[in-house]
Amino acid sequence: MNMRRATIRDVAEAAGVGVATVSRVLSGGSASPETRERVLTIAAQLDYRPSALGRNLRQRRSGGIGLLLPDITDTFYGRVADGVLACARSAGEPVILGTTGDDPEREAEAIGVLLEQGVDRLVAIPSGDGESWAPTLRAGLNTVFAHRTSAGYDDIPAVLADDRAGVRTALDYLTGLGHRRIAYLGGPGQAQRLTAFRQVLGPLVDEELIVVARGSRDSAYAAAAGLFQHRPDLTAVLAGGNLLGEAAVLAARELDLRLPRDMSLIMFDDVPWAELCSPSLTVIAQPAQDIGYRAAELVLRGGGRRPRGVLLPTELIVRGSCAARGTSRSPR
Amino acid sequence: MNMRRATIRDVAEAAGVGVATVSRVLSGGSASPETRERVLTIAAQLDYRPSALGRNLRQRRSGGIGLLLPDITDTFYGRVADGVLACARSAGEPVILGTTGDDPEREAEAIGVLLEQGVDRLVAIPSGDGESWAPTLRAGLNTVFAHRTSAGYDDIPAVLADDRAGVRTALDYLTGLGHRRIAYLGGPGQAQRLTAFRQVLGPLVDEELIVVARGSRDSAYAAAAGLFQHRPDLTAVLAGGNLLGEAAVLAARELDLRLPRDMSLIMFDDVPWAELCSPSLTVIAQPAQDIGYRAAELVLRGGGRRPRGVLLPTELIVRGSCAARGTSRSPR
DNA sequence: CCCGATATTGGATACGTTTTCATGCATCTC
DNA sequence: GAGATGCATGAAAACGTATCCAATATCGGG
Repeated sequence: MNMRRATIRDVAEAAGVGVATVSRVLSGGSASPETRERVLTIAAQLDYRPSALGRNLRQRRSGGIGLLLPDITDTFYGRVADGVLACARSAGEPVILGTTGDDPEREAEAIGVLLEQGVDRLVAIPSGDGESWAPTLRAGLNTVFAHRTSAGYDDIPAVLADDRAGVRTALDYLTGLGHRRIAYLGGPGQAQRLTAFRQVLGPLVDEELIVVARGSRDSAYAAAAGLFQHRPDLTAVLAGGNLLGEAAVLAARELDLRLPRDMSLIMFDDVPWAELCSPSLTVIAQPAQDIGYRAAELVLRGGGRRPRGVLLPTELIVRGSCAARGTSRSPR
Repeated sequence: MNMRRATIRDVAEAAGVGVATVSRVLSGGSASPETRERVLTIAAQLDYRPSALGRNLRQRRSGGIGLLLPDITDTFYGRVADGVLACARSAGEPVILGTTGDDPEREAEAIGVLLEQGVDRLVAIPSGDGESWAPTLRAGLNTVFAHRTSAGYDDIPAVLADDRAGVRTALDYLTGLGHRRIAYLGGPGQAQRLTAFRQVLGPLVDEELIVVARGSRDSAYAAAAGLFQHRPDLTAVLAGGNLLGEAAVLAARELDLRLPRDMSLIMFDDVPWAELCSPSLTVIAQPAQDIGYRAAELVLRGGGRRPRGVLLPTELIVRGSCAARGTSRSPR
């Protein structure tokens, strides 16, 4: 019952060496072959596992990487998290997860917890815009942004999907189908996509067809329904995330708009249910898991030369939710 | 730039008291009102945040709660995680997340990381059956199981949905609709549901209609497709999870079985896309978030009298994927 | 007025590790 | 052979905190 975990001291005594030597052997330092083997044998025998507590205090930083994202319930973020976890696991590092709900205040609070914990490496999908990240970075937190970046912090490496190209592809596809009145249904923190949307569409852009919801499902639904009712003349919608896409489908169904006859829909991010939906949804797939993995990789490499970031490709997956603007929409 | 974090020592000196006093004040120990106020003022002034590193080492345990689940990509587990996070956040505790992929080996590995980290409180959706948890518990890890339990560890508190009642409700509904050949499509770690299925169905049970997949999407799809092809006489399916339900819908569609005309389907767990599917899916909703929250609560309360666990109610949400066994199934 | 009880306080210690530094020893160079 | 060089090693010093313990101050009762 008195199974106290073996400490480095126990190992040292049992092996007849100093604790320093044990530490060196286990951290890959230099030691004579025979000493090394003896220490390793004894350590295995005692089932010794170095305590992260002691090490962390000594090094004044907790190993492990912090992960901050808006909502773990969202499949997309879930996949990003999965990527981070995969990378961290292969490095043997723990991951401390916090959610922000896209609220800068909650975000700051979560960062506080991480700092208190001594975490010095962070992968974050930032919600706060502008100033809110300054204190964090000043505190020496090694940060990598994922999926989106925060305005004014271009010196922080970021792993992003190529939103610009994704939007362009989607819009090219829609305009190629003859659509002219194309709406954008966006969420928080999508400045990148929004400006791309405006740029690509150029003179065709109609500001009234751009709606930005907050993070919640309700808000997304309200935005979609409002948009569809207010502008029944639109013929296509680009939804900037799976939550928005879901809302669009529900709102369309509620308003008795048939996809794709009455309205074409392209959704950002490929989620499993996109295929289950009927019609199945045409999407811009983003490599969510890769985003997480690469971000974790970047933050683990850490000290070295920081590349400015990574831009991962998106892919248009054509399914059944878009049609040519042939049949004029029923006037309801 | 030389912004070293203030330590308890700095606060003590600035306030003209001993470090012990500062520690006491901040942990709610006894102190004279004026000392208390002075210390608090100085602490706030220096923006002092006690280092978890020091505290953890001193107390030989990392605060924070470990969370182990099969797959953060699965919406259901995502919601459980969300519940845990919500509770942990209100307690100011960090959450260390690990995924097991329903693989006992990976699970053991993840537990190893947690132990090394000094984590002593764990919320887990266990994959390992039987023996694999023994070493963990012997190591003094304060554990609460969530969503399912591990065979032979009935003394570990568990927060579960009332699978038995859920299965009964679903089967009552299906048999009430006239179904007799009802299949069960299960996943790993669902012994509870499976035995309930057998028990409730009693003499009607047909072992050939019981199929258990492994955790992956592929495996689930294969199981569903195999089942549907092998036994075209079945008229209803109970899917023991949203992944299985997804697989069932896809396989049915692939085999040109129309829901609910050719086959009725009830899925465990209410996910957002259940409503988007067409037909929308009749489900047994489980309070995923509550499960996580309650489990975290339990593990945080910890030391006190351990209740044997919590059983949360499930709810049948009738949508459009079940029909009376009127029209005989088309023979294909 | 004295004594015991209680409340408040600060010094010291230990938690388990990594890392610096000095020491001893062997080998190498001239 | 003497000095220089290199390597393996262990003692010791942090890292920042919580807690034990003794010491002091305060108070009430006899």
